[in-house]
Amino acid sequence: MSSPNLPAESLVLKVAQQLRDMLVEGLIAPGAKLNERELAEACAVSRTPLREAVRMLAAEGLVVLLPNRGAIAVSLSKQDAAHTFEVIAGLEALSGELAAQRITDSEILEIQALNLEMRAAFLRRDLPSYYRLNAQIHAGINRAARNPVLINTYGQVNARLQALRFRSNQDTDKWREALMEHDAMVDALGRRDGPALSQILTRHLNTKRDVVLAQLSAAESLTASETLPPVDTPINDTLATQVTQP
Amino acid sequence: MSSPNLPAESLVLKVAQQLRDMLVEGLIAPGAKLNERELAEACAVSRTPLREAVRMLAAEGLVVLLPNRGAIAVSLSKQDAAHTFEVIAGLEALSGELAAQRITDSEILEIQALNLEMRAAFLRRDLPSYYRLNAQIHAGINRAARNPVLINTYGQVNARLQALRFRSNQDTDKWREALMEHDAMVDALGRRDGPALSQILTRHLNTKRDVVLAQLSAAESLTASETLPPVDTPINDTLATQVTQP
DNA sequence: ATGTGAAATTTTGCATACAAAATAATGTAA
DNA sequence: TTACATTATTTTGTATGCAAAATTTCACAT
Repeated sequence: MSSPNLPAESLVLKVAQQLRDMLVEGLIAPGAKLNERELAEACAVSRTPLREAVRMLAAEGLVVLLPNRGAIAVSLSKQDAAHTFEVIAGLEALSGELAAQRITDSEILEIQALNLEMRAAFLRRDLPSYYRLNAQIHAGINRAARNPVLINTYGQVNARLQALRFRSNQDTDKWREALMEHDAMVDALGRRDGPALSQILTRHLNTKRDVVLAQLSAAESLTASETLPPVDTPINDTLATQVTQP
Repeated sequence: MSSPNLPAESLVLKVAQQLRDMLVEGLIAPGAKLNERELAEACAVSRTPLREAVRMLAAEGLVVLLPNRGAIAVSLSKQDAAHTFEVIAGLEALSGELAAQRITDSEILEIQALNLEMRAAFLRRDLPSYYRLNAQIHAGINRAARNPVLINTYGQVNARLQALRFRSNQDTDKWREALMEHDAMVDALGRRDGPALSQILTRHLNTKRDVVLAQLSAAESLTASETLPPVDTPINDTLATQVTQP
């Protein structure tokens, strides 16, 4: 028997991972309320481990606890998103700096290959593949930084951004810009030029931030015009922007 | 009555803060087991909220969950500490970059004042004041970065380092070096020179890292010689790293 | 209709109860 | 004594129960 028994995994951790997936995949929408009974049933556990999992996600910043009112999925305001991108940019800059010093030749080749695949996905306008490959490239750089603490911190902060689900078609010019930045990235990595890579990553994240903020603005004005009167937002500005259907 | 009723605060959050303090203050030593019944009693709550609090601290990386065996206070290996310092350095570099752009004149004056106070504490060899002022200076820079996400992330990562309790007397030369770095920091901040400040902060954190790692080595060889046979270290090297990951 | 307020329902928060696992204790054989 | 097996105790993990708070429902008055 090759795969022995992985029931060693705590139930709470499994539930936490399930919820994390739901949040990041958008299955639980930003701002949506987390009903304990419902979720416990959905995860086939009692409320106790579910609550513990929710508390963990709260510590990770994926949900917000409302005293005596349970938890809601985090919903970043534009400002929150901007702040988060700033931190991500800093972490990626560090990642680039370190990766340039520590990456192996074969890892460089792998990332170069991924970059070409991503370019192909762009030509086909294959958005899912593009996003997947993009994530793989950044993960590859992070991995090459050889710093598990950095990877964890990055993962935690990035998860909040992922929960925004900003995967609509982007402006083609911006997209092209991103591709050029990726080329520059891979190039700097190939030369093991840490400062250059760091700088490109920061610029790249700024581009991404602009795209996402623009999309948030677009989405915001959309929902505002076609659904509800201006003064409405159920949850306060800084906490939750959209409370849509789960 | 100025502070009427803050019982709105969830019990879990209060307990979490208590535990956090205990861990950071060293009241619970690194690697020590967290006994649920004991702690619940100490905090005067039942096991349920206590467990939820412990799960939150696990997500923060302050404790490590051992399946079916409860939780232990995180105990960073030297490698873990080095990795953590790398991340802190990156976050402070970002903080410096942003603070230089956004800090107000009065905030600069305040930090300059704190720096002088710290120098005074050094002359008096007043270690507690020195540490307090040092922390205040860094907190001031972080605050001036005007990024709550950065502050939270920094706080979370830094808490793990604080739990190391590396507050013994340091080497006087290294100390002097740190002071000079602080002067350079305040100077760069006064000129609002982001890149310079960023660079100084990185160097400063590297210095700090070296000091702490040296102390860890010293402590390690000490305990090794005066207590137990070589193969002992309470918590394994690789284990102490964070567990939860998206 | 629209707003208001009281009762009913749901949901959360905390405590307790019980089963499974781990740890400690005890006894027995080498 | 030491090693090992077996039992007892503790500790953890999960489920359930119950009170307080929040939400919804609904009757009623405007």
